[in-house]
Amino acid sequence: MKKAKPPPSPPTSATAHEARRVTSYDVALAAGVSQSAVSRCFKPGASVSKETYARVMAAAAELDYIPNAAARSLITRRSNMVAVIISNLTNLYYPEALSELSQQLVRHGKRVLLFNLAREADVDQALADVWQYQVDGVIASAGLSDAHIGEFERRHVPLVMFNRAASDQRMHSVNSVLCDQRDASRMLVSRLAAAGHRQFAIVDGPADSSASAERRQAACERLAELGLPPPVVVTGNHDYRSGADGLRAVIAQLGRAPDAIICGNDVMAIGCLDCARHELGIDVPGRLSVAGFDAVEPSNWLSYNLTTLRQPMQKMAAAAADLLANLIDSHDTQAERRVFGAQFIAGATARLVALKPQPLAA
Amino acid sequence: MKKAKPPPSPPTSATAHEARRVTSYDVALAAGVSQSAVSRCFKPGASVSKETYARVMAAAAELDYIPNAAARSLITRRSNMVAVIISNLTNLYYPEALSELSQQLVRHGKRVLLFNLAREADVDQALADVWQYQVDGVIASAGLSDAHIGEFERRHVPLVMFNRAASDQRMHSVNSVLCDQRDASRMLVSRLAAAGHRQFAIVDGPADSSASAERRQAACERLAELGLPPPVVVTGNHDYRSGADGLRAVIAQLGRAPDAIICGNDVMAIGCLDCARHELGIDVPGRLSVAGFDAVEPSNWLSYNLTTLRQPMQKMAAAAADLLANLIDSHDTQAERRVFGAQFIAGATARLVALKPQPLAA
DNA sequence: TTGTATGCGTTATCAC
DNA sequence: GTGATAACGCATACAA
Repeated sequence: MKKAKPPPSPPTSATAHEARRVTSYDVALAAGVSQSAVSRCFKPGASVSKETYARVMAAAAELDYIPNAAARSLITRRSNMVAVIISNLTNLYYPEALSELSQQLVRHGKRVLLFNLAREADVDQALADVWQYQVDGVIASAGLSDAHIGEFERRHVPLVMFNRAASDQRMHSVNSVLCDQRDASRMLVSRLAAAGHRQFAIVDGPADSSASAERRQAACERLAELGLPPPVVVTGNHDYRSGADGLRAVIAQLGRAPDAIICGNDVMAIGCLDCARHELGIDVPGRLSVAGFDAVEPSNWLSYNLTTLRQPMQKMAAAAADLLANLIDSHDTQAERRVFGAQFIAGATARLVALKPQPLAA
Repeated sequence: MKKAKPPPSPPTSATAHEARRVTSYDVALAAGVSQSAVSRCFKPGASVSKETYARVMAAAAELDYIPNAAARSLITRRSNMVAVIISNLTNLYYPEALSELSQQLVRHGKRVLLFNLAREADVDQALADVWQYQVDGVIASAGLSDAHIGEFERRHVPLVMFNRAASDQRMHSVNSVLCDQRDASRMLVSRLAAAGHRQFAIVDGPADSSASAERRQAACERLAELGLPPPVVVTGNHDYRSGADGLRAVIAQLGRAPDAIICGNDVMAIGCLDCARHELGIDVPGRLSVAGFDAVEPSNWLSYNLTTLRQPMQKMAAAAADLLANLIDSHDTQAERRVFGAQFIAGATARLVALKPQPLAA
C-alpha cells in the first residue's frame, strides 16, 4: 500500500459549512492507484488496464466523483463551452435558432453560454465576459462591428456569424452561415409582380438587422429591373405593433393602400395583416397582398397562413455547429461562408396569380 | 527593478500556432509590480494604492490582459455561471422566461449556461454536465424527480425550481418560484360558470407538466363544488396541433361541442380556436368559449384576443434570480417558496356574461 | 499597501 | 500500463 502524498493536509475540518469537494486524489486513494491513473480513466482514448479502470470507476462511483471542468480547462485550454450571442430572444425567430444551435453543439460536446442582448449596446459588456469565460468559440446572431470582429482575431477566438452579415470589408474574412436574403427577396418580388402587383411597400426591420437591409435592397433592385415604381419604405422594429404602424404609415404616405406589402419578418407581417383585416377592413389578399420572412410557427396557423420565406434552420444550425467545431479543432484561418437558399411558402395572404383582365364596361 | 521569477521558462517559442495567453504575470512584469498586486487590482474591494492601480491598469490595457475565469473559479469556487434547465425552448412560453431570467441573473453578475432538453430523458445527461461545469447554482424549469433533487442536496448545489413543482414529498424542501395555478384555474372556472357555462372540457398538457396537472385538478374540483358535471378531459402536448386535435376528440367523446373548453396553454387554445372557427365553423365565443394559460404574445394578437391568464413573468424571474443569488452567497439551507398570483385576461374568446333568459316560446 | 509562497484540481510529460 | 512531477492562471494568508 502506497500512501498518496499530494493531499497532505486532511480537509481543513469537517466543520466547514461546505463539504470539501471530492477530487481525483480521493478517488486514487480509495482505488489504491495514483492520481494520474484516475485522470487517465476519465480521458476517452487513454491507455489503462481493464483492471485499474474498473477499480477506479468503482471508487469514483462510490465517492460521487465528478471531474472539475474548470481545472481541466485550465490545462487543456478547452472549456467545452460555446458562447451564443443573440440580439433579442423575444424575437420569435431566435428561440428556434437557439434551440437548434444548442442541440447541434451538444453533439459536438459543447454547451451553450448564453448572451442575450436586450439592447445592441450590451454587446460590449457581453464580449468582455466572453473573453473572461474562456469559451472555445462564439456563434453570433447579433450585429458586430468591424472592431468587434477584429478583437476575435486578436484573441484567436473562433467566430461564426449566424444569419448576420459582417460589413463589406469583413465579409470574406469572417466565417458565416447565412440564408440568401437577396435571392429570397427577389424571388418574392418576382412572384408578386408576375401576379400583377404594381405598387409595393416595404416595412423594413431595424437598422441593425443586416438581413432586413439586404432584403429591402434586393427588393428595390428587382422592382427597378421590372420597371415598376419604387416602393414606399417605412421602418419597423420586428414586433407586431410596428407591423400595424407600418401599414398605417404606408397608407398615409401613399394616400391609399399599396398592392403588396413586404414585411421584414413574419411578426410584422402578422401585425400588418391583422391591422388590415380587423382595423381597416382591407381584404387580404383580395385588395392587398402581405408577405413576411422566416416562417415562424404562428405564420402557419390557420388564422394567418402567411405567405413567407422559410430558412432551413436545422441545416443552418448544423452547419454553424460543424463549422465552429472544425475551427476549434484545427486552427484553420481560412474563412468560410455557407449560404443556404430560402424556400417560398405560398400561404394565402398574397395573390399569386394574375387577375383576369377586367371588361372595360361597367 | 526586481525580476519576476514565477514564469521561469520564456513562452516555449514564438512558433507555437496559438499565441501564449497574456497572464497576470505578464502584466506584473510590465507594470513592475508583483503578480498578487495585479490580482488585487481586478478584485473590487481590494486595497491598492491609486498609483499602482493606475500602472497595473495601463499595463493590462497595453497587453490586452483579461483575467481567466477558469483559473479564478478554481480557487474562489465561484464560476459565476448559473445553469438554466428548460424542458423545451420551442414552447412559446419559455423564451420569455429565459430572456427574463438571463437579464435578471446578469444583474447579479451571473451568466447563463443553457440546458435545453429536447426530450425529458435528456435531463440525466444535462445534470451530469451541470456537475462538471461547476455552476454556482441552477434554475430548473423542467421536470426533476426526487432522486434528481436529492443529488442537488448531496452536492450542495443551490437549486431553484421555476414554475415547476417538485413532488409532494419534496415540495417544502426545495426552493421554488411559482404561479398559483390552482387559484388561477379556479378563478377561470368560476368566471365561466357564472356566465352560465355548464359542460366543460379540458385539453390538458403533457403528463410531465406539473402546472398543467394542477390546473386540471383545480378546475375539476371547482366544477364539483359548483355542482356542475365533470369535464371531458383529453391530453395534448402543448403545441398548436394538439389543441385542434383536442377539440375534435372532445366533440367525438361528447357527441357535441362543450360550452367551454379550457386549454393547458395558449398555443393549444389557439389551435383549438382556429379549428373551431376555420374547420368546424363553430362560433367562438357565441357557441363555445375557449380559454388558455400564459398570455404569450400571440394570444394578444387581434385575430385571437384570447381569454387567458397571465403569469407575472418579470417578477417571477426577478424573484428566482434573487433567491438563487441569496442561496449562493449565504449557504442558507431553509427552503423557500415564492408564489405569485395570475392575472385574468378577459380577452374575447370566452363569453363572460350570462345569456339573457330565452323566452320559452319559439 | 505590497511581495512571497502556496494551493485550487486537473492534464501532460516523462521516466519506469 | 503506471506513477512522480511540473505546469495551467489565479487568489489568498501571511510576512514585511
